[in-house]
Amino acid sequence: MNFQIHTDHSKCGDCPIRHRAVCAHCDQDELEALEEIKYYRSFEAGQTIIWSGDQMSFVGSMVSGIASLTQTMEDGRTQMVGLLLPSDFVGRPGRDFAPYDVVATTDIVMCCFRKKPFEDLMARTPHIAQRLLQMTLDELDAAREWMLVLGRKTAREKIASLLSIIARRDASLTKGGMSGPMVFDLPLTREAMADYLGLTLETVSRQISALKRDGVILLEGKRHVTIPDMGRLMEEAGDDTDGGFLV
Amino acid sequence: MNFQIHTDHSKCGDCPIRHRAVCAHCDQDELEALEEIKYYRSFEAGQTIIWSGDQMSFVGSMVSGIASLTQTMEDGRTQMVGLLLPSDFVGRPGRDFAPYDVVATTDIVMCCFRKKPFEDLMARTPHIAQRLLQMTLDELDAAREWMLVLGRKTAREKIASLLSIIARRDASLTKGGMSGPMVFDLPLTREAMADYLGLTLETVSRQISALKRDGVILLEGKRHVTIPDMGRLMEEAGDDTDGGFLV
DNA sequence: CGGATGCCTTGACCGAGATCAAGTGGATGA
DNA sequence: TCATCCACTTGATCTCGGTCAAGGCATCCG
Repeated sequence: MNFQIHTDHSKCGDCPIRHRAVCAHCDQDELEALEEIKYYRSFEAGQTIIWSGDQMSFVGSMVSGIASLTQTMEDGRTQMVGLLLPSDFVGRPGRDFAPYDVVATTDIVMCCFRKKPFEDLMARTPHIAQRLLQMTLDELDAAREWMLVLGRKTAREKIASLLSIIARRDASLTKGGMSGPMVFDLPLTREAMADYLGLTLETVSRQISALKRDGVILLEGKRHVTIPDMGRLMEEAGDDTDGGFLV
Repeated sequence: MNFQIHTDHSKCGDCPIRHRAVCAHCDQDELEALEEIKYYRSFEAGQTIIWSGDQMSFVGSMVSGIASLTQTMEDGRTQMVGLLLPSDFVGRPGRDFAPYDVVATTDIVMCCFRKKPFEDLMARTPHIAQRLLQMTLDELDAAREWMLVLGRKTAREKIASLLSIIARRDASLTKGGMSGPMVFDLPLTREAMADYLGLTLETVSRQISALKRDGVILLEGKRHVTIPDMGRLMEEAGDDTDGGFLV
């Protein structure tokens, strides 16, 4: 498994995920303690970062890029159970073996900590444990939201749900505006979307074509999406149009 | 909403969930602080304990009985997103509004704390926060396990998965043996099972009949289940037969 | 330049599970 | 005792999404 140690971003103060990651609540002292033990690793698109069942020797935060958590049955059926974005935490303090595969969807940079030193630090640093609890609760909410999508939504609603999540996330990470048309690139292949949504890639393709035909989305090439009317998309997703955006 | 204050179980030391709930890691002092602010509430089967969107004024632990977390779309489609069993934690410190309906499936007793005092206590008591983090991580794992079931399993596999989960949980709560035939009562109606599995109640009924016809399960009445061969059931569920039982 | 590969689209057909409908059996209550 | 109700079962039919198959289009590499 090839990886490199990066030396950029070496100051936590300059880190792009400083205020969203596990370290978000840390004060200067705590940040310095983290700086002591952290190191950067890069992975290329397609690489498996962690294999299900492997010993987990490190934990860390996504700095840039996208990775996915997936579960696979013996016969090959696979379900994505999480999408890891910048600032998301990878790994689980207090557990030795990885329950899922973690695969790099794009090129990735992670800020890593060897597990044991991190656990020790966490025991002494309530700010880290508190932040991790918050983040875990948010992930649990996201997982449960997704259970509704998987269990009860139609293929068209599933696609619309995924697009609206990506769009919202993109808006919150970059410019921040939710008004007016939203423009972004799909970070996932059709197959990855299918694995996320419990569909086949053919159905994903058909439903994207249908949403395009119906003017709900505009497509340039296969990945570049424009959403002229976010409210319309959310109706298609079967979500409340009104509900305040929590993310 | 009718409820009663119970005075039994008033000593935490005697509490049946003492070593599994949020208070599991507490020492004697901490337990006394909890005892100060706790109170018991009962709910009858069918009662809604918390409505989605409501202000959450309390958090608490399930002492006995079963409740479900459900999400509902405007058109009535509903998906269960969690099953609350004795020792499970209800509510979310740091959040004001309930994201899901919590409904009593059977008669229930909960050990409650008003949210604010509990949050204050948690800030001062790392043992509680640590335990809550552990429990939340476990729930996240369970939710992700369930995403595989919802997204990729067939109706028959879904039913087998649910039965094996209930059987395993029952074994871990009561006698503890996983060898030999397992016997238990289904705590859910066919409709609740359907809501859990993303199916219709007719399909649930048909698949249960099929598993019975094929000798995978034995049924006495509509709820009393005997599983002659747990390995067989797990094969039907599409799970690894070998994998160590984590729960 | 031409073949291979990866990602995507589209069509034809099929089947698992949803929908609609009727009926069973046990519990409750007048 | 009979009517009602509820949870459940079973059958007939329909439909959404899966499966199988072919082809398009960009990129890479010999």
